[in-house]
Amino acid sequence: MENRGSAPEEFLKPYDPADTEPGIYSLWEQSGYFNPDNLPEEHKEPFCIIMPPPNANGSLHVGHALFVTLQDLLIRYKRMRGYKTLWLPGGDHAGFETQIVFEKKLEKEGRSRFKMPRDEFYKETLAFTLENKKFMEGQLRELGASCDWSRNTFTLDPKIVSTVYGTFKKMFNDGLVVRGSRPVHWSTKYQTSLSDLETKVVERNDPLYYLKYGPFVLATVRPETKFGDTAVAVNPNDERYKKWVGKEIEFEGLTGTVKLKVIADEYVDQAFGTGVVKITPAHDPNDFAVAQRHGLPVVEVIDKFGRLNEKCGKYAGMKILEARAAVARDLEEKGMLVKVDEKYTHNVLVNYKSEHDILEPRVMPQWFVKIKPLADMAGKAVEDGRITFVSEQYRKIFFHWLEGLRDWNISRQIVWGIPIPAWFKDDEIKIQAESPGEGWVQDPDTFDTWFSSGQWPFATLGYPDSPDFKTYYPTSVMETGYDILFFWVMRMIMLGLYRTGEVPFRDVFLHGLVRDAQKQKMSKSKGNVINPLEVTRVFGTDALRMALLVGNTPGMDMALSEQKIKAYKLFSNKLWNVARFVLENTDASADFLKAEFTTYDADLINEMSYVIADTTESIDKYRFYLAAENLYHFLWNRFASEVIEESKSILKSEDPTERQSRQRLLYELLVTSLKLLHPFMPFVTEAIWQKMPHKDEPLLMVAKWPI
RNA sequence: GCACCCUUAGCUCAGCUGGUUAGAGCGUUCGAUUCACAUUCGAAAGGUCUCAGGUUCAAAUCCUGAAGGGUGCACCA
Repeated sequence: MENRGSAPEEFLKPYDPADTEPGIYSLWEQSGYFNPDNLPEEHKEPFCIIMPPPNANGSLHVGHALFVTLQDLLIRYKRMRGYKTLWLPGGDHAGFETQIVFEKKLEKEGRSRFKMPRDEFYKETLAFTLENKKFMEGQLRELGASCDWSRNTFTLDPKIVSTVYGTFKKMFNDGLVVRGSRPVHWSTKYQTSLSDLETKVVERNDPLYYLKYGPFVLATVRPETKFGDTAVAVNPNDERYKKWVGKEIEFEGLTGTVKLKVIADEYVDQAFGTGVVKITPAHDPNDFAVAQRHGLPVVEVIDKFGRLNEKCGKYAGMKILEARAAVARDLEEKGMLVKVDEKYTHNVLVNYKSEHDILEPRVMPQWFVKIKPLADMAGKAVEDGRITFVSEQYRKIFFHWLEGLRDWNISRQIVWGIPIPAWFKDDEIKIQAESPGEGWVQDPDTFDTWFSSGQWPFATLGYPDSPDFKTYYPTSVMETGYDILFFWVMRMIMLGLYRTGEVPFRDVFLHGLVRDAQKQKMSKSKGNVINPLEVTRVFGTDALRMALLVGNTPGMDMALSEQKIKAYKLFSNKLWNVARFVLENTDASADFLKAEFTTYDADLINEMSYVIADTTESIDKYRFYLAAENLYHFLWNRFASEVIEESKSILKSEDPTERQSRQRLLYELLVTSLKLLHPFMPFVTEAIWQKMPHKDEPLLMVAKWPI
């Protein structure tokens, strides 16, 4: 058979992604176009996405693959449309979370951070983190991320730390960050306080003890905290107890005579238990609030290790649960335990990373961010449309969250993080990085990771003077998972507005969780985890990317299966073979590209223009699932199954006009398909592009979007 | 308790501002082919759009209510 075609040898084999992808990525990287400064002049209007910096404490999972896919799609699309595109990558030291991971590693080695000097622990964690970070950067490359590595930033870089310090100092001066002794969630396991967001509620069954307190009987789940009681409270409207209010009760307790004031407070529910509550301000946030209202003392009886302290007589040194049992037993012996409701269910706060770590409410000095003024600023920005949520539902969730926010505890008693630049001397506080001099003691605490990552967009861009900040801030889109909406997105809005006076980003695009084919959460214990780097090696990155895009509605969880990924590997191969067919049936000389279209072929070109318009509109509206599906459909069902099929006879036609028109049609359909598909499947499209004999641009990555 | 989301073919989901016989992918069944395709092509079956009201000439789509599922926030000893 005659073969006048220009198809290179490689096309004779099926598409091999594993063999092709690394070479294509280095082709892109070497071009320099990931860096917007190297893009041609006509790329003027900025488009910027700040990459959510992955936690540098493990390898990438499929959720990371999803964000890379979505953001890379946007960036590649905008780059082809002539924007000055910056996708700024980074890595997150991830304070508390990394410390947990690293401590587990130490545990396996039979070591413990509590037996290590602070410096040494920090150094080892840093080495561990940097190693992971480097590894992850390689993985981001494998996923095709066209981000600007020359601007790669780490959350502990001096530039970031100094910006964070600047914000902290400004907030301190403005009275937005305060030092105060307030109730916090204390992890006895990890020896640090946590913010409200870093907690999770679990339902537990615990006995409810009815105790005799002099003339009263009251109910409590925590008899072991009785040594910290500073009052007994009733509801002001409760007729049963009215005569006692303001008086003092006195009775023999376990460790001597107990004298408690009786107070009245609306907080007490008459219908619960006996309508009498013991008030233990140091170990219950509600009781603390009552104590504040009534000027009651705060008596701490549980220490930071979760043991009763010296104020508890013979119970001192016992762990909470042990003490509870002992106290209950002794009370029973003394006839002070009236009854026990064994089936009492209530909610307990635990560490969000570890259900077994029940958080102990403790009152201790910490740094708090006054949230109300910041929340108001953020609310206003969303209200007046300076920030748009791509999925409307998150706007509602955003406003719901803003109501009833409590101040944010930003100090952590952990080593791994950015040290808080505060110095103490007697009652004085100074905010600065270096010691103010003799006699000043530095705050040993570090910042909540989210306090620093909340400043990520303007910190990475070099607020306030860098050209990048001026060009790219406010950034265009914040794309991340809805699971960190409160942790991160909200904080970025608040802190960005506070520090720079402008929103950190215009559009918020939130993606959902990647679940397995049955919509079950992926987890190691279930064995249903899809490892992105494993599947890309078998099916190709493009196949994974398409699988993550099709059927994935913004803000909703999606189902992913290996079968689905495989289907898009076949699609990559389909595209590959379409290209092979076209190149085999067109000349190496460009003559046919000058041919006139027959009326029929002109109609097909017209049809293609609708595909272009649809794809463009879908991407602009963030409906990637739609664009991906339509392109798949067009390429396979229309281009391959119909146009190519009918071409087989047309190309054999005796009439050169008809033949050449068809050759030009095929070639142009292929060129346009490659361009449209590039943001979705960058590798295979670029690999084919590289084999195209006639092209207006050597790299598809910067070819002009057909519009 | 408060809020948000979901409920459309066996499965996973589209269906944007209400408008011809409700779509896609996968799966299933039947047939063909190895002539660009470590395959592909053609065809078929399959839906009371969760339920009950309402608005409308017209509702999967808008409104009200209910049921089921999911998620977030809050939380009383």
